[in-house]
Amino acid sequence: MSGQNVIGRGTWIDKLAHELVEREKSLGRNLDIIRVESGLGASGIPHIGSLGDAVRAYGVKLALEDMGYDSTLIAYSDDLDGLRKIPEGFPDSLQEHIAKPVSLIPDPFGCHDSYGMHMSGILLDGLDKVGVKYEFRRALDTYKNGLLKEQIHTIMLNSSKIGQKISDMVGQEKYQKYLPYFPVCAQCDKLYTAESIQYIADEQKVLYKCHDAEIGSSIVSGCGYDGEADISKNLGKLAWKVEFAARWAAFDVRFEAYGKDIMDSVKVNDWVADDILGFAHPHHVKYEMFLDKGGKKISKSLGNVLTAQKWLEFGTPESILLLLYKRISGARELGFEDIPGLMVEYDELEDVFFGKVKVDNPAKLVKLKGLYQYVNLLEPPAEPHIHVNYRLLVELCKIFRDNREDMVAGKLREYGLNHDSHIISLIKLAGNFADEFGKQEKANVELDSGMKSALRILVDKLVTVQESDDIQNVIYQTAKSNSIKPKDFFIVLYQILLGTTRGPKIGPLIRDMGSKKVTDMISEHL
RNA sequence: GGGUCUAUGGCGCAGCCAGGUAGCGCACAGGACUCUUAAUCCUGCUGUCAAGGGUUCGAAUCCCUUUAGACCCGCCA
Repeated sequence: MSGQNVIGRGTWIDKLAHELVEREKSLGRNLDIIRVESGLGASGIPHIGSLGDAVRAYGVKLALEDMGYDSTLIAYSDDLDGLRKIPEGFPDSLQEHIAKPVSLIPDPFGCHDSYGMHMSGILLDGLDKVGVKYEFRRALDTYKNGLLKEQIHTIMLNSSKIGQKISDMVGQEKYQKYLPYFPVCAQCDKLYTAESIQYIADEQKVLYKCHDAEIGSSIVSGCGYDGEADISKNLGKLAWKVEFAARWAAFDVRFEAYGKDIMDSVKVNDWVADDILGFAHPHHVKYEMFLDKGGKKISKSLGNVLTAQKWLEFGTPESILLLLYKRISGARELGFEDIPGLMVEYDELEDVFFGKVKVDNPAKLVKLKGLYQYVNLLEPPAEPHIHVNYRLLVELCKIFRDNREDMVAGKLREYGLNHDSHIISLIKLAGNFADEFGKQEKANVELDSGMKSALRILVDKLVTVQESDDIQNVIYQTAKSNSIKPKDFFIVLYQILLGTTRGPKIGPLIRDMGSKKVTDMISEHL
């Protein structure tokens, strides 16, 4: 590995940006500005995978800038997408809006101008929170302003050729029969009920008829309207199989990552861009979807969605960025329980970056340092933070629920760790994690008579001691003098106090919890 | 039917994408710290890195074949 050249900062992001630039050079395209794009769904609740698409594209933008090029990330919200299913937790009143573009549906929560913007807003907020900068664009404006009209026109003229090619490439037959353009019915606002009948090239209009259509397993009724859609200003949208290509050409997009679920669409769009629109398709990278812990695809329309907002209750923005930048390939099952590991891993990376931990392999050192820099969006801090193991914080937070910040901070001081505002914020995150996932069931503690009498004696004795060492000794002595194995006695105490069979050293623990509270808890079991 | 990914100590996984002594977390066992038990430190665990072949001085890592599992596409966007 020694004699090899390291590209950029040694990460997959650098490699990708490098490939992209090499390709652009061989195509002979202008490199004054290199646009990268990320598409945001606007019909379902945006989960961490949707965020990942944009975050990774942003990483490529950073790498391009690092190489000396100008670059922009376009965050494109597909908000003419039709509502097909009401997400869990959303009101049933949305039923009447099924099949309408999400940007024409009122926001059921009243905080955005439409349902679509509400959804996009959640994602954009997530991007803001992790520090990603982007240029926002949306389908509604794109079509209303006719930004794709040239591409739509060309696609419509070639629709039969495209339909045949789609059939050849991916086996989907429908576009041999239908035009790849879905008008929004001017009378009822519905998208999938309006069927394109004919394209009138001279007028650049699509004739359509609104009729009943099947969406998923249910029938959505059309209104019977016969209309015409002007592709330069009326609402409607291209089918996915051709829409990306139109957008790439119109916006001059040079890079877009995609999830493997839309692999076929990308393949077709690349061909459309190259062969129909005469625009060399963007460079791509494919990534695996995040799956939930059961190995199922995280569905955007289901309720238990792993959003950036929820993640940030438990982990830092860096923990999300680390997740998304550490690698791109490989299927991954993801859950909130991965947060502690990522929190710890970030600290380890920081140690590597600041030279506190040695890495033998020089190439790996470069790569790890590079990863750390990307996780900090290429603006790493000048000084490392004080590190406290997140898992330890979670354990401490499980024990201390009242007055948590002070109690945990005090505990850290005992361990000889200074703390600062950063640590305080970590305690909050770890505390949220402990509250959400660290629920300890009140174990049914079975006590025989010998154990009970020993506990009674202990309760009486505990009142008389203050120091943690004394408490520790009292417990030990009480066990011994009652012919109980200290091991068993301690286990019982941990079960009563923490619901576990083990825990922190019990003397200091009891002192910290307060002997009165402890004796009360013990007494409940007697 | 088409495609992608995954396969590494008991369990969960990292390392692979730019080859160089096989690692982490958890679990378990033992030990050090005074007898207990958090933290910390040490040791161990049955790892032929799915199987076979190839390239190489050298392969968990690159290439090919095979097997098993998962997911995606073949509604729609």
